[in-house]
Amino acid sequence: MNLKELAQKLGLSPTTVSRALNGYPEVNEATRERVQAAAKRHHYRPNTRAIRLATGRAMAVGHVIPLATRHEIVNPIFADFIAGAGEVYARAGYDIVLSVVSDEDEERTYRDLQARGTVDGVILHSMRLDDPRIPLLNETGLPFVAHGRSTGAPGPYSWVDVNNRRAFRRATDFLLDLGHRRIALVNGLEYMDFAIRRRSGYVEAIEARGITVDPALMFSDEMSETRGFRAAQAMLALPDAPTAFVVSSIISAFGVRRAVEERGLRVGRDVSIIIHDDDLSYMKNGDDVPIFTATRSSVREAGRRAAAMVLDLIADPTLPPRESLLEAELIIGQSTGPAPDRKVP
Amino acid sequence: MNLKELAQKLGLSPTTVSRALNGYPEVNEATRERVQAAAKRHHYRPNTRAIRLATGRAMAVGHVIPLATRHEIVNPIFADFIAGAGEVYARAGYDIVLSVVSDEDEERTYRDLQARGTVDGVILHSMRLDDPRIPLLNETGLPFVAHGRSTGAPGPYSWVDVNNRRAFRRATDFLLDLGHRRIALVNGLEYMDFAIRRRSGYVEAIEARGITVDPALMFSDEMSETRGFRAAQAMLALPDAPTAFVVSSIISAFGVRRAVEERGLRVGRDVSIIIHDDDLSYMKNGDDVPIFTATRSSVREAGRRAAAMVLDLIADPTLPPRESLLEAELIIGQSTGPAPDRKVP
DNA sequence: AATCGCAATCAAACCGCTTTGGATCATCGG
DNA sequence: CCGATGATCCAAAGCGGTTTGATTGCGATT
Repeated sequence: MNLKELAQKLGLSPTTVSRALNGYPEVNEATRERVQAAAKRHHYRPNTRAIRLATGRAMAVGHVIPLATRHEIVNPIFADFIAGAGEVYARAGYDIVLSVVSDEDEERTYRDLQARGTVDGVILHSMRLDDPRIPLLNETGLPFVAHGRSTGAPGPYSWVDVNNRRAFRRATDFLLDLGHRRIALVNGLEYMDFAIRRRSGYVEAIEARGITVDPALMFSDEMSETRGFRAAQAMLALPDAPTAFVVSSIISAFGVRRAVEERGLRVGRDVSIIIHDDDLSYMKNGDDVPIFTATRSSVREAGRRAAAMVLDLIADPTLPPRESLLEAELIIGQSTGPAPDRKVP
Repeated sequence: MNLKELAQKLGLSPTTVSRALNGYPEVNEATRERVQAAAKRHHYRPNTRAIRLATGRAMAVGHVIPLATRHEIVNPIFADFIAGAGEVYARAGYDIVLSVVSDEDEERTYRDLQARGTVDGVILHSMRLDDPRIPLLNETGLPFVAHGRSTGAPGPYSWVDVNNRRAFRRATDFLLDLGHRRIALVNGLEYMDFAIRRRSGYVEAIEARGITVDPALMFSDEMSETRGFRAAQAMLALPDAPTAFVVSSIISAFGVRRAVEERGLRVGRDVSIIIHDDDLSYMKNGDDVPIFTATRSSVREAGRRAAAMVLDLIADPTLPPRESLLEAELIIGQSTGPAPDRKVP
């Protein structure tokens, strides 16, 4: 059942039927009701492909999932981010178009997405330092919002991000206040922008206390259980082992915990662990009692904000770039406690 | 730059240009090259919206992510499944259209997707028992492939699945062979089809040895660290505590391990753990040495197969339903060992 | 009575491509 | 020399909506 057939059945022109269904004022209320009733009765659903061609809008937002060819990892926060964004898109009648792209042909993908009119805007994931996608998209004029920022990227752009620096500053301060002096950082890969910011928050806190940061206590790699385990294992074997860990991901933290326990130490008593928690639905930091003390910020909420932002930009592309900085909350769990050697007064 | 403009520039008709670019034979080779050169020079990209309307195909496959309203969990395997499927779609020029849908309005979503022509086919995720989506999609005629099966669903349908029953039968047998007699099952929610099959493999193995299954050793819930921890904690406190665990997910297994270690027991020596490993990129079961002994089956590979299947069905919808059963491989790690009480000879 | 304004409806153009059904012209066999 | 055959190319009709620019009645205004 298409528009023309429905119009015929009603003895009306396609024009009127279209207008009746789309809420235009120039149609008699009685007629509108008649049309709506008939549409429902015949299960009329306007063809999206036709609407898109006629209106020149794709009614879709692109999400490009960069698949780092180096380590073939899909960002685990992606699913929850999309869940958040999806809520917003659904309300606005927008679809999500996903492209999984190995990072080499990202540029072509974005160019195609725009030139072929597949999407009206895009969300950038996994922001890196000096991310080349920002100038690229600014040049093409396709509306976009970055999830995360990119240190060094030229010019303004819209983004949604957690205040990673402040979160890690707080986390580290929290440990320092507990008397810890040897604090390790188990971070993500440092070509990722968030990792840099986290490190700077960590360094800032340490140096503010007049302590010299020890490169031996800073680790940066994929955030997997095994890498977390190995890093912590090595650090705990040092003559001057850390008494606390600041960890970028709950997954690596599981590995850190394993290393701690393997040495016969107890988390929260002998060694403290504080993590950053993206509040992923399938990777909850405990249900009621948190497993780890954490700086928490919902990635799903970030998805909602980014989606709302990109829809605004699509509606009015002349809008100036917008920014949204989420503050993480500090959740106290049982993985942290006073430094073992010198107790807090 | 659109077709008409490009044709004009070349002094040709749109017809010829279209044919030249799409490889039709009725165009002079010299002309074709001229056209292709011009298309490249002017960065001509055919408008997808127009192609879709003209051809009547959406060139897209729908993936509906059911968001269980009860516990708001996004399936963590989703990202890797999509990464696999994406490879196949990209080669075929298909897009992925994602819908995040709370399970109540799933039906409307599928109906819409088809009637509005947004997609040419769909992949079903998170298969449940008696899944209503199967009769629904069979009725509408929209090509689809299920990731997982649905016990009790009427009629044939195409699917890709791991042999969950056999994997868990093998895992349990492996533990039995090591002398374990009190073996616990930490399973996923049992309205999910995979969980039922896993349990039946587990039960089958136990009963085949003439052992009575103990309901106190069977647990079924969300597969989170905390739930795994609690379940294992409770079981280990039993007078006749299990010496081994079969766990449905690496995430819950981290919790099980924590419970074991918390009791001062050692994994692989005092208590054995064997898991099912979906080989998720961000949740690797160790890099070289596996953390857990596991039945492993790549969810990314499942994605590739499902995608190839749905594209075949789209190309020829009269094709009979196809089935693809993946066998899990048994990976021996260090989390399993002989039963502590009675050693294997 | 002629004119005007307004509400309601419609015909047709258009979005940018594909595809059907010719048209044109050179070549070939008889 | 002529119709048949191919090789090329083109005009125009879709695809299924939206949107522009009329058209039609009819009561109100002058």
